[in-house]
Amino acid sequence: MLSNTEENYLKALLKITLLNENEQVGTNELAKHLNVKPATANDMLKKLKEKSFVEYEKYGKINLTDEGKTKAIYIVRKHRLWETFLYEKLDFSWDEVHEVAEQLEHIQSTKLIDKLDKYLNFPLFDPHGDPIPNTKGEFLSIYKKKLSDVEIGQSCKMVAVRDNSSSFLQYVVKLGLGLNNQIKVISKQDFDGTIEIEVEEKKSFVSTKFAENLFVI
Amino acid sequence: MLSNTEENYLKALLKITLLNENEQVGTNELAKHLNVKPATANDMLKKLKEKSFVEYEKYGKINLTDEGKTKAIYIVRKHRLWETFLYEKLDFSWDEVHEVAEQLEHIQSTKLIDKLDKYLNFPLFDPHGDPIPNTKGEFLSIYKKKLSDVEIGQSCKMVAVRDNSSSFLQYVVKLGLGLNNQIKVISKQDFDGTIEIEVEEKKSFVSTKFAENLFVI
DNA sequence: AAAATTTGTTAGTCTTGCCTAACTTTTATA
DNA sequence: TATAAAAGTTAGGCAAGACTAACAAATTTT
Repeated sequence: MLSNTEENYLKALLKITLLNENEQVGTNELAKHLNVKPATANDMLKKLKEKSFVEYEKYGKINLTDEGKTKAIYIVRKHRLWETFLYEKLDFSWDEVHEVAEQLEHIQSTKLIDKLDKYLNFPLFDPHGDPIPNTKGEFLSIYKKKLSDVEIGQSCKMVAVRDNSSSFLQYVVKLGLGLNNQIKVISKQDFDGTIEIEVEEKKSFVSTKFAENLFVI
Repeated sequence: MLSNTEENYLKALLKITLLNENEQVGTNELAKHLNVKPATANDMLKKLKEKSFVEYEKYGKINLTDEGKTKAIYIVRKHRLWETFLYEKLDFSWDEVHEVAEQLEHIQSTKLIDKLDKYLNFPLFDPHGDPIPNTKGEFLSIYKKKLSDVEIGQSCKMVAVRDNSSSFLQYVVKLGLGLNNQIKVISKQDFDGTIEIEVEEKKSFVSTKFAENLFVI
């Protein structure tokens, strides 16, 4: 049985490895993700190695074992199902679901999650556009192009966000953006890379950082 | 902010004071309810006194303060709403809901609970027949007579259970009993108080202990 | 009322998960 | 390549929540 804290470490490790495809995961980065100090993360890595959820040697690379990855994906499954429930059934808004799901994802009951999945009609994506793993841990992986990769004059469709923080999502909403919205890239500034976009007749300027956090297709 | 553990202590204190109306709550009894040793319960009592959720002096009586009682009732509200959700929406059986609700009751989000309440149509009773407190902490208090109090030859209706353990509830189901069922008391044995009951044409014998855990009207 | 039993309390220890401070290894830079 | 910077590690401490063992107070029994 894993503690909530251990589960959070596994989830963070999965997230980091999936986000920075090729980059390697480090103690510092892991610690930053979890808002703890590197020393703390280091302690936990030893513990998770002991329990064989991660592979790693002193000063070496950190990798989830198959078992660790399975656990981590299951937590993601729970998180995204709860987000979907909050959004679809309880009428939570897009940017409110994450925080509560962070708590709900640690509830231990396979039966509960399977029944919730069924109740929601086996959804494939959560309210942020992220794929929901099935009982076997499989999930649809859509190719994620960032808004920042779109050429001037091209249009695209918003399919997901990279950052689930409330502050980011509220900004997204403020710009009139939402899942499946059509976005046209009007221009880019040479100076700082600011991008001018048009959404439903409305033009706005967004930063490169912002554009790197919006997935489109 | 209260920890899950602290919440469980408050809940246990409320439960004990409501069950044994006049009897006084003791360290030992509290410890037994929470599956900890008396010394542990004692430590926590000091802490809860410090935070002014309980009133008590060394070797003296233990009482929840108004604040403590409010907190405790709110946890009960959450617990019973979750049980109702599991039973009504997710198709859990009567005897499975308690365990999962024990975890769900600690999720911190007032918004979540209010929305859940609304989604369930503001239910007044949970699947075990226990009243669900409203946002103000008020709840319907129905007079609870025990099956063991029913006279020979009399009939009654089952309205709630005193013990939510899976083992007890499964036994209830096995006897063909459920909420709102009509129960007729056929006879009582002088020897050990065993009671013969009839439910939907079916006769069974139940122990005094069992009969003291079934509320009827 | 004294003795025995039950109930309640204190002191000291353990584990988990976090911290700081100091140190070591690796990587980047001059 | 030597040195500076960054990243990673270790040692020692702290708070929460549990435990055991020993002790104190209250209650029951004789």
